[in-house]
Amino acid sequence: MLTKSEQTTDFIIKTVAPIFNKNGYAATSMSDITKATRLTKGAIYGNFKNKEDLAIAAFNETVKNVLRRIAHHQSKSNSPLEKLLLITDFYRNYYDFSQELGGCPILNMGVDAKHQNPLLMKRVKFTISKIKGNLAEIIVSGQYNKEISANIDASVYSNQFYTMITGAIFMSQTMEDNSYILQTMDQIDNIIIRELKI
Amino acid sequence: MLTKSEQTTDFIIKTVAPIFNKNGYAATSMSDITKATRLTKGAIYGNFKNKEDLAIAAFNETVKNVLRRIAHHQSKSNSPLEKLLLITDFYRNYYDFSQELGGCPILNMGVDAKHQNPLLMKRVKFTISKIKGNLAEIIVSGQYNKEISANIDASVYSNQFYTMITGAIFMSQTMEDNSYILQTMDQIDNIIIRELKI
DNA sequence: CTAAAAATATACCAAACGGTATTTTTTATT
DNA sequence: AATAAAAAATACCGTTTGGTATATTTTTAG
Repeated sequence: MLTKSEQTTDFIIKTVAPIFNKNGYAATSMSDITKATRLTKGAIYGNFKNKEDLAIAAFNETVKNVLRRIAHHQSKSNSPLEKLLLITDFYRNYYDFSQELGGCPILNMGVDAKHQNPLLMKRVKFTISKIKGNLAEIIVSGQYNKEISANIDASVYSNQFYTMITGAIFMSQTMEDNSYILQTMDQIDNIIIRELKI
Repeated sequence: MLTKSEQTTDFIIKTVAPIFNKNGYAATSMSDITKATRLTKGAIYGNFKNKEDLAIAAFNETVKNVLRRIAHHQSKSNSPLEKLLLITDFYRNYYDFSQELGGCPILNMGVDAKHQNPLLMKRVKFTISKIKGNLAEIIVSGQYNKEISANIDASVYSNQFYTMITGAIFMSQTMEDNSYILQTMDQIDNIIIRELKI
């Protein structure tokens, strides 16, 4: 059972996360936060040390959300090769999904925190490394399973895939056009089938 | 000959452009601007209607800079196929080049202006369309020249290329590692040679 | 060289900023 | 139900925000 304080803390994070994600750190004011939560500064500062602390908690929450969904999606198969295709499949729905979060948190925070917030920047880098690591792990286990060619460099391909994914997210988010993501996922699928698959 | 006012206006824009690009719109204050230019608010507001106006001028300046460099680089050949390779070549030096500007203006402003500044967002979209259009134009003229396969869809490939380029820029900028760009440019070169070239 | 015009500096504005000390309300424990 | 503890509301702080009216300086034109 959660204490009242823990409930409030959680409520604030969940309420504020899409606002920080949409507007960025500097463009989100404490009054935006009190307005959205219908709480007063006293309540906010009773649960968080300062604005930065809250922004970090909000970013972590949104990222956790994304990572959980990716993990869930790829868990639908035990085959590494199929897992890779399930990941591109996940991103085919990412445009709508990420809009509910206020955009892609990694893209948004990667740009927003640069030159501004070293702590948040560190979290972004860590998250990217984690996602890339996950991709590389799947490829390696596919090689172990004899589903994926032993010749290919898992790190090179996971870099390549995530770079393409991020580019597609940026383009779709910026141009407000899902087709960039769809097209890129098709392209990645082609690479998986033609270059990775044995 | 430029009037004093025109000189000052130009000086302000050039001084302020990398600051806006680095920090984003909200995180750049008028006092940042007066400090950097060593001018007073009177001088700034004598030359620009408001902060937004100045930010737009700054963005346009930085973009003009980028577009000029791309145009210059691809002008080194008359062959459309070679022009495409010259563009990937341009981006191989983009990491260092864009750092002088305070990062990639299209990436930065695309994320920063979203949900915040419709006018700037419009400029970002327009710029992306322009660059994509330029790519598509080169492909089409390559098809006309019988250098590039008539079967391929210029629009699809220019979208694909620019999506990959932007992803690489984001990754390199965020992870502070030029290799994402280098690897992606190699990959695009491969596509050009294997899929476009006759 | 002078006067008008243009450009810049100064001084100021109300509003909003992030943050805190204190009071009031709510919650949990006996 | 009474009380202590925790949480939230209120009222306030100094500073900074974007922006403006006015004074001063600099430039331009005659």
